[in-house]
Amino acid sequence: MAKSPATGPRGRDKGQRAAPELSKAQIVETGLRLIDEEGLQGFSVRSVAKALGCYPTAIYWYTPSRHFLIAEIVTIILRDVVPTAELEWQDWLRALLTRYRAAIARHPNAAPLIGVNLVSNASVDVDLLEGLLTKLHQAGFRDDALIDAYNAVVGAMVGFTTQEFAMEPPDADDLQGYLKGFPAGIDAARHPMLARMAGPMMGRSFILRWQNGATRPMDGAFALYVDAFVAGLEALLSRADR
Amino acid sequence: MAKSPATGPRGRDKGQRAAPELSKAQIVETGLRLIDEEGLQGFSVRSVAKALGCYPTAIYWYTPSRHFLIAEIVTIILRDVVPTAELEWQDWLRALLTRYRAAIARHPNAAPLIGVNLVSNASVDVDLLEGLLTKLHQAGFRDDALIDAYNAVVGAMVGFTTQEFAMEPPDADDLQGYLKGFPAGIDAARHPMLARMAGPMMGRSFILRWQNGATRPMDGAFALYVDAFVAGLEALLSRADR
DNA sequence: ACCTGAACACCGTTCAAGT
DNA sequence: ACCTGAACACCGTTCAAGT
Repeated sequence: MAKSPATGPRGRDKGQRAAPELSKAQIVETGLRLIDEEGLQGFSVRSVAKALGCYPTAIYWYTPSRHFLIAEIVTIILRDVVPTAELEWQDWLRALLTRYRAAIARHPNAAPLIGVNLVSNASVDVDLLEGLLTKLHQAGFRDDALIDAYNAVVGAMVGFTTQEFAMEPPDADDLQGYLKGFPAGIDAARHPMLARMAGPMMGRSFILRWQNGATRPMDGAFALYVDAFVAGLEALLSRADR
Repeated sequence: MAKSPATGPRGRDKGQRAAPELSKAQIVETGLRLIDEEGLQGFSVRSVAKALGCYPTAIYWYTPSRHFLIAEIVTIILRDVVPTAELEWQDWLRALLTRYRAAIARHPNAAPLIGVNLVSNASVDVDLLEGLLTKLHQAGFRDDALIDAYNAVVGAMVGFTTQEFAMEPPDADDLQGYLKGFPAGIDAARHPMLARMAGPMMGRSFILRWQNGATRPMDGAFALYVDAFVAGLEALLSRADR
């Protein structure tokens, strides 16, 4: 008489159907787990199906395409980036960029999915939009300038971190070997500044690194970046006041 | 007796070999052309081979992997982004970011290749490194702060533009349809700011767009972004002075 | 409603063989 | 030295069929 616990929400006393073996949530979670554990190249519709013990085509009953599956995964990753509303706009912006970076740092292999695809750019989080627009309005931006400021902030938020967590090449050792020999080949007469800095920069700077932010975080650069951007917005606003 | 014009540099008077049919430059140019004309998904080792009328495996005589081929393509795209040295550091930085964006705008489909891959991040352009370090040194950054500033600038340079030219989904029409209905669904009581701004923002803002910068450039946002970033660096430097 | 199963048109890359 | 040719282990997605 009593429904078996395995029976799904559509289970009836008579004419019962078996509960679905799969669910959308399970598929999305499995996808994210594969990205975390195996890297981006370990994630595919087929590998998700394999991990769930079903045919690849079964996935398509729950999601219309690879793109949409990725969008769902991104939504989970960016679930809690919106700061509390009581912060001053400068602190709120700093918190937003920092929380976004922290979210990516928890799932570094997923970073390329967000910066690069229009859709998963941030699967329309209304609270993020409302919060950001409100704070920028409080700061003093209006009309077209408000839209520009919104775009500048989103660009700043996603841009740096996407870079920091860029994909390492499959043959990272070769790259390391090449870069380690790089400083010795610099012509100090033609490139004096580079000759002096290449050593200390090696391994912890854009262009001159072979690992990404997952193993070599760029905390100092990020802090400077955020401080500069927010201070710059303040400067522009105070200029416009006059 | 005379060498035929088709004979390559290794051609000898005796024991001649036929000139190679392919060349690295030709392969790289073909790859870039395919990206420009067909989009990123029209570019593959196999499609390059097809366009050149050879077997896919012939490509591997000239380049060790897909990754390296992409790095070569990126090098061509970013050939001329370094501004002239006589500019003041603020103008030099603005010119750098603007020239980078212009270079991507000429090959918008290639944008995701740069922001996302560690290697092709900018295939070690020594003049870019030297120029940037010199200007930041002139600005007043030293030691670790110089490295941080370098990374902040590269992050700012690549980050915004990568976003602006993010990949449109294959089913952009669906996205457009979804987003056009989005403003009507906003609860104005809970999200008043968004309710007011969603209309004017639609189609020309991150998250709320279905086309990228190739068709809908974000000039105003980019200008604000660059001005804020440079003004922010100035502000940080003058604070540190005291 | 939910999943199996076969099939299509692709990938990047390796390895042996030709000339 | 330079390229052909076959092969391997993958992709995302469609479509028909089962239960």
